[in-house]
Amino acid sequence: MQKTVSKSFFSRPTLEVAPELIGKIIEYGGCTGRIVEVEAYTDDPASHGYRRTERSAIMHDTYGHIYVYFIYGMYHCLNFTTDKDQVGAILVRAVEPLSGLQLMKKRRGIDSETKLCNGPGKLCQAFDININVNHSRVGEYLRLYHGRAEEILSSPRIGITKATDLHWRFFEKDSPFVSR
DNA sequence: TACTGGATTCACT
DNA sequence: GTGAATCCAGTAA
Repeated sequence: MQKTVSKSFFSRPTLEVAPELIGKIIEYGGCTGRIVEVEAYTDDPASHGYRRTERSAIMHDTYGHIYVYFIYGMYHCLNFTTDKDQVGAILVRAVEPLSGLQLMKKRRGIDSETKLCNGPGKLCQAFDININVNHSRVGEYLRLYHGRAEEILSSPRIGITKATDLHWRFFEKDSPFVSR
């Protein structure tokens, strides 16, 4: 595999880190996958970090850590905390499966490779990511590698859309593995 | 202590 | 396009 992503990678401003996460390789639960879509949350009303609570404190206090929360009574969402000076986190919205496909298919109960991880809840189900990894450091249980990020960044392959007034989605253009 | 609604997904129309 | 599934953090009282 490639070089491990260091903690200092996440120390920078959230909007700077987010597009660079595209192309990084996640390894967890016996599976690997390439990040193809993320959503950047900073100090805006749509973010958990807008108000400091027991749950969102990790967004204020850490960077390079994992923030997992449970939503709609059925799904988990995977975030990386960012920015040593500000509130911030980046939601991983979609991943391109690379290895452990059979395991993912079994966990998801489907056979389509493009639909395996094309949504925040779906990828957590495929990788078996749950509240147990919440608060752990990146690299502790869930590993992150640089993969081919540089090649992607140097090409016009990253799309940006405004999710709300104050946070953005970054995705790999033309990837069949992005959400929706 | 009780209530409300969500950074979602899927089946169904 | 609409609605159900299903839990718990956050908030109000």
